[in-house]
Amino acid sequence: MGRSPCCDKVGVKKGPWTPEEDRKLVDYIHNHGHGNWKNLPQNAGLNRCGKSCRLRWTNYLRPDIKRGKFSEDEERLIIHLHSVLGNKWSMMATRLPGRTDNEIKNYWNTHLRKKLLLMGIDPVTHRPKADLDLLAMLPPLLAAAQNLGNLTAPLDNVLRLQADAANLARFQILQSLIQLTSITSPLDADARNLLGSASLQNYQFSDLLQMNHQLEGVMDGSLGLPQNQIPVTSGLSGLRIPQLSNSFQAHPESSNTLEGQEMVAKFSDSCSFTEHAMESNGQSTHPVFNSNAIPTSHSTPSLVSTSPEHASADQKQDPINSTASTPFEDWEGLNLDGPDNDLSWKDFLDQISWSSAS
DNA sequence: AACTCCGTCAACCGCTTGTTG
DNA sequence: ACAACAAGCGGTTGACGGAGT
Repeated sequence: MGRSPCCDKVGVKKGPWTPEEDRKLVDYIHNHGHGNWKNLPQNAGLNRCGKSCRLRWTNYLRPDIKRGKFSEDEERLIIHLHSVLGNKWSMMATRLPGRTDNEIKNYWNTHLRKKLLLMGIDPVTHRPKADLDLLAMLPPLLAAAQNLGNLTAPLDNVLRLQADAANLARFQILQSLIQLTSITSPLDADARNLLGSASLQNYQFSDLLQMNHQLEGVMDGSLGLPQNQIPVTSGLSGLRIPQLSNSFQAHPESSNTLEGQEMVAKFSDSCSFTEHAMESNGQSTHPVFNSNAIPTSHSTPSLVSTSPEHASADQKQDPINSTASTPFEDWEGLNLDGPDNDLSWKDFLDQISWSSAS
């Protein structure tokens, strides 16, 4: 260490490259190859340091560089690669022909990171942000939503707002319930670490269920309208979150305990949207816990495979080419869609991600 | 028209890694 | 084993242009 920088020479030009400089660099490399970058500027007649020349060539002048807007496939691939590799831009660039590490890095920081944030996904962990501190705001929000009915705003607008707000809140609660239940097993220290939210411990299952019931009030009763008359005006309003008893990803160990079984059964019973879907499937509205149907995952699935340090054993074997290679695949696996849904789970994710974020 | 704010992206900086003598 | 060097890498900066006021 302690090596002096290569560009400390006084009088070496910095800043944007001129077309003339570009031409000199391209001509030289075409004729001689770049060879030793340190000697290149002198040989090519450029008043630049070798490092600057190398960067200009690799990030801009190289003939195989694909410029222009990133395609949706490229976006998805970058998100997946980032979930697996983290900020290894150069490794990501090897998977995206024609794209440079610098370009991918910039695109991530200026577009994709924000997109994920807008979707409520933590761009570092690639997990949904179960912001339980926000849940603390739900009771006053619910009260405010109910008070909306007293305002003079057009009824239809009020209903839309209430429906959207309630569905959004319900989604948040569902997510939190899944996480809460998933860490009930004392064996699952990993899940606790992954969740890493101190405030989570402060929330009781019953608190969340109570909030869901309150939401039902907003959805169904606050304005004296049956639920099927609440206007469905947006993607969120159309969302149902059914079929939890079949697809709810409880922990295998906890499912073998009375506590685990009771919790899942209680959860299913308590959620009206669960009953809604089960009826449509011809199943009992009071589900019997079926240990044969216990799914496998034991924490809230990540929208893409997890960060390197969180990767599963399978993913560690071949994380980049893992079959769980598309964003949302794990969540899609939850099969939260029901046959009578206005909007499928996948549609919902697509809608809030690729359209609203852009 | 003038100014400010903000997003984008090329380029730079400094650290790490790999190679060579 | 060590030092010196080149190349690679990722975080950050700053110029630029467009949008908003």
